[in-house]
Amino acid sequence: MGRHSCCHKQKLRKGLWSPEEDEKLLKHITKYGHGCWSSVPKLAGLQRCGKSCRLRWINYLRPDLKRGTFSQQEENLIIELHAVLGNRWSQIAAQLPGRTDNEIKNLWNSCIKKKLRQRGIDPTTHKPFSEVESVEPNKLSNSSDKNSVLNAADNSKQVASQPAPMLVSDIEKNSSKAKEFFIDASNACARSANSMPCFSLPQFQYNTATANLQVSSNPLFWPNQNCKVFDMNPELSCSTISTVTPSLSSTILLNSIDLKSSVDMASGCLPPVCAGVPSFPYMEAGNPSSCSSGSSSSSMFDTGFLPWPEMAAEKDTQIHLSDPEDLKWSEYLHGAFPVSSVLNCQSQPLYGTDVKVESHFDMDGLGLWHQNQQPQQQQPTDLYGVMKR
DNA sequence: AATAAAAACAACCGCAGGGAG
DNA sequence: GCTCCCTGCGGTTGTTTTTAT
Repeated sequence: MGRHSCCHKQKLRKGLWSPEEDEKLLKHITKYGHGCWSSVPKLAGLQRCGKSCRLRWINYLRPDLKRGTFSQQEENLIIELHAVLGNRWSQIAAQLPGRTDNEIKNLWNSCIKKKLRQRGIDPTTHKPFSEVESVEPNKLSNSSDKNSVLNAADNSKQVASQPAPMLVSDIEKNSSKAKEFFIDASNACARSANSMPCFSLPQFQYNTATANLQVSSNPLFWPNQNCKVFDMNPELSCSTISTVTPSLSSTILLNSIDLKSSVDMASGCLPPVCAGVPSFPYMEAGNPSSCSSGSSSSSMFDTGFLPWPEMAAEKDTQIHLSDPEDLKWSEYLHGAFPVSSVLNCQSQPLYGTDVKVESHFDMDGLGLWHQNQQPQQQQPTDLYGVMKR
């Protein structure tokens, strides 16, 4: 401590930005780009430090920011990614187009954390509190955590019949290499420009004989803000895919994983297995069929594995973009193609609490198209199992 | 309508890492 | 190898808005 901030040293303005300052910064960067941030305030005529300008641009002025409340899919994705990446907000943000790390961090700290706690899930470990407590009973030091546990205990009475969700951390806890691999892969992906964000909902076949998860059809897209679409040829062998993708078993990220080889690659830690079928994080609670596996090859959708059961319901009407390049990045930037639209099949939650209703179907084309693909739209529910208002 | 509490949002701060000299 | 500068990240705090009483 004892160190002055740059703003203090230079007697620069601090605090909230005025519209005039915003305008100056916006004009300057639009015209010249930011170049060296430290020189931006001077050139733009601002009494701010470069750091402050950078932050303002990234978090507020950037034209490609999405703004507005987070969709349920975005929240789900954040939780999934957090389970794998931890507090690496920038990397989580990289998977959410138009969202900033700051925004996601705020959402996590102010909202998601609380929801998880109310549901009896430790937001740090993504495990049920009962499990965390038994391992580390002294960790809950502050009163809010203790209250959370108490609340969670109440809530748990209501959902006692539901098994605890399987968690990414269960599978990944010893897979630091896998995490690193994922990070590298996603970073590499992010470097690829001129692309559009998209997700697809490929079908999976899990072969219990070979312990391989296989893609039965459809191109696969790796989700990333700047990512060139991973247009994976269905004929591409899963083992090939696994060299590109990490050992992730997240519902999103498992898209193209050869489970066996990727697990081997990571650390040799095998995912939990339920009656021959590996359990995936946040699998639908209370669905006994998800643990039954009579045949040697069963669709994950059939078993109700994925946390977004609508995917299962729609397994034959998956999003299929015959030519993803038809949708321009610029259209996305102008709000025409928010990723949540693609994902906006109403998700059924893993946990369960009220959330705000939000519609991201502000586009005419794909949104309507996608709606048409969902003839039996269900009442939306969130990750936490409560119907949206 | 006034006030307090909670939630959401915005910004700051310190540190770490990388590149240049 | 050292120092300086710049950038980016994550934790934290401050401010504003919303909700409850």
